[in-house]
Amino acid sequence: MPIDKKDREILRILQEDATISLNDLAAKVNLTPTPCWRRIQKLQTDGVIRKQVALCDAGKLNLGLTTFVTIRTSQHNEEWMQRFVAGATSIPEIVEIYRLSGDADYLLKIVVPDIARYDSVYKRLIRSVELLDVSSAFAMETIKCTTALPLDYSTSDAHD
Amino acid sequence: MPIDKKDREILRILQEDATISLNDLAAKVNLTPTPCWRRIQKLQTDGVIRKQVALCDAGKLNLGLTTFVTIRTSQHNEEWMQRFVAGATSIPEIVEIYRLSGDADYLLKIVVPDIARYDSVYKRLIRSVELLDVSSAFAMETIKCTTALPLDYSTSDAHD
DNA sequence: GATGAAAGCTTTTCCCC
DNA sequence: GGGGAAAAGCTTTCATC
Repeated sequence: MPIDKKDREILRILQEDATISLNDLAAKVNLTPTPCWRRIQKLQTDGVIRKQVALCDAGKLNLGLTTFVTIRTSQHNEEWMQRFVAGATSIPEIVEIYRLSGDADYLLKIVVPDIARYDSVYKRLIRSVELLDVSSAFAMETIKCTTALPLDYSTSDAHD
Repeated sequence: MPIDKKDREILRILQEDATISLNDLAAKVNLTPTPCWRRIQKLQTDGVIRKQVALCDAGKLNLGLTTFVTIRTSQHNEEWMQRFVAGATSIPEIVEIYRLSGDADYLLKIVVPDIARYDSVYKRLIRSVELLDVSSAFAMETIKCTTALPLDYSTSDAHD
């Protein structure tokens, strides 16, 4: 599934606004609706476009506190990891979980209304699995937060 | 802009899949298309729904490396901050930037193909502004990553 | 591959409850 | 605030180049 320049133009637009009509999108990338539609279709079946979603405003949903939590474990075994993953993924306030290189083992992004609700998530989490070290930092300000990935590395050939 | 139970059901669905037809969505929340459409419209004009976007697969776009970078500064002044924000936000590989409480001043999420490209982003960043301490951790595995916010705190009244 | 036009849907409006 | 039906607009297909 090579991605050419036109595909990238399409993705660049759809990553910012997926409500655009096929006609307008086609016009923007200098195509007629049909080939533009076929390209989008292919990007979807290839899984380049994973899904199309509505993004909500956290503040307006009473979710003013974003917290980043780093976790260390002493138990580096499969059983612990499975329990941790099962426990943490099932908590809806935990929106992101990464296993890291370096000092910390895991990084969590947690979205809640306030510190009291953060503490309730923390308690739910430590109930499901033993943690050696938990360290949290609160986001004072969100300076940038985009779901649009940089597309300059999705090369096919130089003459796109 | 109070959000009732029906609004939340609508949001829950649209946060997962915004391609659903109005007919199907209305049926799922036990409404007819018209009132359902009016609710979505209101959620949009109120800014509860910020935008509708296509989410791409980072791996398929040659973006296999997600890095978290914490930054400390010695210069706590407006001028530094403005230069940092301007410099960092303009780099497309930096997809998220937060100002933090605690030890680190800023947290960055960076998406690139590999460590070499991470280093190039790092160099671009330190060219724009002086940093006291930069510490990076690479994501070995993405265990969870959702744009769907938890909706249980967007209360209006108890009898929704 | 691209195009233009027709068919089949969906969204949007309007009026009524 | 919800519902039904018509109008407008969009997406999807098809035949053609």
